[in-house]
Amino acid sequence: MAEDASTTALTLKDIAREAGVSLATVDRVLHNRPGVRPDTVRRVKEAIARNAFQPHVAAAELARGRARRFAFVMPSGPNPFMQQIEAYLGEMSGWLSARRLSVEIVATDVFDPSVLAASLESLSGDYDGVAVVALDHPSVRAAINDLVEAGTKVVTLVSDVPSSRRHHYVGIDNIAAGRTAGALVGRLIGQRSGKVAIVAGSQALRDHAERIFGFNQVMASEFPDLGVLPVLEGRDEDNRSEQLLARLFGRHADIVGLYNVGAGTQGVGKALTDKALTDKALTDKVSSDAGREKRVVFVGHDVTALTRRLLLQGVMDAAISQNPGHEARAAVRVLLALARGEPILREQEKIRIDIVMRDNLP
Amino acid sequence: MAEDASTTALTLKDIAREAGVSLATVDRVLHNRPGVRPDTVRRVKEAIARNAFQPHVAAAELARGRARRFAFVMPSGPNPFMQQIEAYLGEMSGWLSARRLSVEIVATDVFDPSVLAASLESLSGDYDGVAVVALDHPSVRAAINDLVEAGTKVVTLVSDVPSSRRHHYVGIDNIAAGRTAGALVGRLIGQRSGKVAIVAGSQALRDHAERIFGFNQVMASEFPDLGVLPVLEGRDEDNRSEQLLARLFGRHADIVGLYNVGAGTQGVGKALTDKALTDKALTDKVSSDAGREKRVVFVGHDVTALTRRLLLQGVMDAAISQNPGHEARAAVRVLLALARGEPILREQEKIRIDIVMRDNLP
DNA sequence: GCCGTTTTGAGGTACGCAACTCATTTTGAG
DNA sequence: CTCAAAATGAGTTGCGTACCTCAAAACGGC
Repeated sequence: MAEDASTTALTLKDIAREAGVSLATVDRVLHNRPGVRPDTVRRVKEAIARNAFQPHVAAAELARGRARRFAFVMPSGPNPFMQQIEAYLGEMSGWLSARRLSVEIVATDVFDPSVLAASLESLSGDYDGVAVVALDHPSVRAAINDLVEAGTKVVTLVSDVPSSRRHHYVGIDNIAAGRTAGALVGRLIGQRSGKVAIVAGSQALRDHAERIFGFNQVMASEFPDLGVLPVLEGRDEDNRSEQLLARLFGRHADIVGLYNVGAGTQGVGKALTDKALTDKALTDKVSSDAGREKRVVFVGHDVTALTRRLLLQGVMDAAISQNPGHEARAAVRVLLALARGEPILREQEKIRIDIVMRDNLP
Repeated sequence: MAEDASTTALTLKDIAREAGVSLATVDRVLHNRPGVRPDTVRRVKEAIARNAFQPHVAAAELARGRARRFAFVMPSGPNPFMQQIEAYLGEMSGWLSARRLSVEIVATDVFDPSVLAASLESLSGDYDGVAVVALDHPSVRAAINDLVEAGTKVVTLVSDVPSSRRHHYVGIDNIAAGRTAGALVGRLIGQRSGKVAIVAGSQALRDHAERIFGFNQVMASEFPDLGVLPVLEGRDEDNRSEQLLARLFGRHADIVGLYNVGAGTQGVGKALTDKALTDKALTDKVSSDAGREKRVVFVGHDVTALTRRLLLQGVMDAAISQNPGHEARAAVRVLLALARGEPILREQEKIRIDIVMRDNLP
């Protein structure tokens, strides 16, 4: 209400006048170009701060001329979650080209540290920004630091390398995700007692290890009566996960909960369905709702076509999800903001841990 | 990989050449200006489509000159959720001014249809876009349609007027939100049996009615053993909600679940805490975990300072939440995209129904 | 006070488009 | 065929910044 609509936004010229210098000097200060006395730098910066001056983004972008190039270094394998991220990047193409931005996908074996590091090194100089699904390994860390050193903006995606000098991490807190999974499994089991199984890809993967850690934390502190069985390593493969689980169900008749940490969901689902059928055949004549009583609470990760179906069928109870579309867009926006020297809207770019059940399927 | 990095992005000049017309004609077509033969329009549009031409956003914005003005019509009362939206708009000020956008808050009694309608009418002509927390009423609908008619872009925020000609709705599907609440209450109750209470502000409010509808849907179809008690109308006031609930607890000893549809959370929490104390005092000598057995599953809406505390204390089990920051930013982005004639990233602007429990508190 | 270096000023060009003017060509009705 | 109206071409200006050049001024060491 108190705004004066007649005032036109300030321009660099106004700042130059305010600071008592020429446009060229303001320009030098703004872009950290050499050849300005410290005292003059201070005066200019003060004038900018005093007036809360913001360069006109559109004008800056236009004057800049050349387009910005970003690279997304992604796993080469057929990971559905990563494919979703790529698909969402594709959906942005109109948005990107209207801003003269280019995003290129670089497929790499991100699980081999030396290959990944080499891939990263090879990008140096060609790109304004790089988003990478990173393995946490010394050589990868070094490659990231080299990129940063060369002036490239770097964000880690989905999986972080906290000890590197990357500018930003776009992804979730995996310990909290594991805790959330634990709380859900425990709460959904309710008053029943029994054992809880965990299937993971590998405990050597940082994100999986963190999720298991968080899960166990909650189980130990809040559901001490539920025994947690040793982690099965399914290597994110369907067949292997299914077989390991089937064997486990054979040994333990009192499993009431299951946490699938990574992929291999198809196999896990199959093992569960088989078990349900067996249990039903065995107890059908005794009690009508024995099937419900013996039902295993199943919590996993990510909303894919498969987990969506399992949720709708009632085989799966909840999926802990990080929104792949949000991650794709946040990574692009963060790289752009970094390249432009704009502040990052932390609240906007933060990836939340979504709990997805049948009724709030996106 | 197949991209040719050497190709420079197309400009209007290229399109003009392609279509065999002059720049002026392309400009006329692009801005729906009169004086172009239908056949020529077609040729130009084809050339644009054929080359997937995107006008350079920055150039367009710069050339445009005048800043865009948006108005946010918000409730004047002390609603914490609305205050959060306003706060997040405030956080965007840097982002906004760098784009030469202005956002003004217009406080109004949105619960009085005629006052709201008058407020909307008064904005006509002054703004490029309007976001409004709208009551669904014929006169409001008419006011919205008038704005749209006058060329103003209109989005409804949090609460929709689906029968109006508003360009977009930024908010959640309240029926689905109610369903989610129902599924949570039912699942978290587990094997226990008993009754479920509902506290709402008023069943005359569209969003509350929709939530209750969704909640009852799920309870009836999936948890038929849980009896749902008649809705208490607390008018979103703490005292009233507390008293109504306390009386209800007195009449029904077997309440195992509670759904708070709107505000008044403080009162609901107090009623629950009092009940827990009473129950504990009565049964302490009999059984040590009777308190847990009698515990009421409590699900409500929105993450505020209060619900956050209740979740951490374990009084509240889950909050169904719509992210106010996301809503604020989405409304601005949608208005901007509409004003620029850009496509809207539906996936990005869709507001999701968040399930917030203690371990994934944002 | 001299000279070389550093700092600063002044000015220009370009970016792609919006918005406008005015002249010219094309069109269709009579 | 004529003439007014409609359609189109050609051109200009300006938006606010980046980036560049060249000259002028201020500076510091001796």
